Amino acid sequence: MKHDSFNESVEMYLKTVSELAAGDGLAPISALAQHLGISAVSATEMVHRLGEQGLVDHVPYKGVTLTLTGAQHAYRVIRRHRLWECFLSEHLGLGWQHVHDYACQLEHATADEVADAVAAFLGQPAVCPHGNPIPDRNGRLAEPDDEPLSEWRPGDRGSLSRVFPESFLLLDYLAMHNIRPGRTVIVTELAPFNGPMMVQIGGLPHALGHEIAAHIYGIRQNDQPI
Amino acid sequence: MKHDSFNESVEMYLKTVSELAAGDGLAPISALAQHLGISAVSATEMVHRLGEQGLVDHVPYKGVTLTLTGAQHAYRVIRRHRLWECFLSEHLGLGWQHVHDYACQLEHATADEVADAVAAFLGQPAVCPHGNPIPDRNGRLAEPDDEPLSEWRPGDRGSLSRVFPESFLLLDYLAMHNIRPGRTVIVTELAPFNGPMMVQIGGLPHALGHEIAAHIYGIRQNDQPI
DNA sequence: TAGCTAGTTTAGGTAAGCCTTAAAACAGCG
DNA sequence: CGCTGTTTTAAGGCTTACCTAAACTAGCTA
Repeated sequence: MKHDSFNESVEMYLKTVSELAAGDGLAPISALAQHLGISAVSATEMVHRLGEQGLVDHVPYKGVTLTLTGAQHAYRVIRRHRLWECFLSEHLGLGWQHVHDYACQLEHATADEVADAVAAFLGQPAVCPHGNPIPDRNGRLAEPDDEPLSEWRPGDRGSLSRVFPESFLLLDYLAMHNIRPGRTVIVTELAPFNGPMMVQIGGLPHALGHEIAAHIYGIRQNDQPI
Repeated sequence: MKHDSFNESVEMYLKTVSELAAGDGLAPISALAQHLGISAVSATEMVHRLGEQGLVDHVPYKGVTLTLTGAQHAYRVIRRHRLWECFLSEHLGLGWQHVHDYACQLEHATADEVADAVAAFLGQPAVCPHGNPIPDRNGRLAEPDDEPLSEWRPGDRGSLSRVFPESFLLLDYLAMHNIRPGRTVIVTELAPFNGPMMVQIGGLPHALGHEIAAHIYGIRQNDQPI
């Protein structure tokens, strides 16, 4: 079977399925279409093509999962993406909130040899600047055991681990408020009626909407001293 | 008029016209087609489209030149290409003969901000690893005053300046023979009937075919001591 | 000066990936 | 069981960038 160097479009589909399926394991086509900014009909078409190529499995009316082959390709793309993010951020001094979009472009134009050389140059980093783990060259990914803040309860404390999934608007907002991996968090209050979650991050109070809280992950350490 | 971030195809055309027109100033469509690995018909079509967008001027049956706008875009692409070559070669330790192809992929996926940051990281290099000058961020390019070895005559001496245009096959051959910018050259003999050119490069004898000699440039310094 | 040849252009066609609109199939609910 | 909203199929189109085959032109050569 030829690897054939999948094109940008295919890589974006695989990467997006991987992201959407991270939690429940099944990515609805509608979500896929929305994420990629295309119509649901087009997404369905493409999913069929990917299915024929053995990259995804489609359960009608339920969603899409990656096959083993598909997952390997997705992780290769994600690896390149996160390695470039490290490089752009640490060595080129580009803004934490901007490197995601730059890496999105570079990830499709990077040969495996280049990705490996970047990894070596960076000292085989384990996570990207936004805290997400970097797959190894064989496509293996260490799943972190953190939880989105949206599942934390008042009194819970710990430290921020990652932002996922990443998007410029979210990252820019977080950068502006100095919220990033490594910061300590304490959940102080959960407003009723689906209101915002009140937290202290790095000692400063913040009100996080539900959507945002679901995209910020942290490791709970309630037994630790304050 | 929108800049619209030209796509890969357009960028390849502009870059190739720039290369082919480097000497005579007019790139024949057939040469363009051959270089890009497409049919002459397709090249003609595309040249029309580029002409409508004001990127090239086409003189029928003669060839193509870049307009001012077209040249600026071409140089932006070339700048990214050569900056990546520097980075890949100097910092990632990838082979001199391989970085050209890797850079060909990256050049189309690099935002100007990233290119500028790479340039700063590298210390604003003046030339790529193959000796070709790097345009500045405004698209200005210092034209070197060297000549292809094919125009040298027996007795001429000097130093190699660059390989142009670049291609993997040529670079690989040169790498294998330790021929690269900076080496000293002396033309010892010009075989008759369009035969090879006999030279000494870095003290070692080489026989260069006409094609190859036309792609290696050097600066003649006949007044210098041996 | 007609004719040859290399280079160019026109005409007609393909494939990938996207689109819209409309109709059919289904899941999950009361 | 039937309703409602989501998902999928069907049909027809668009754009980009490529193709082949055939017609045409420029400029040289006989």
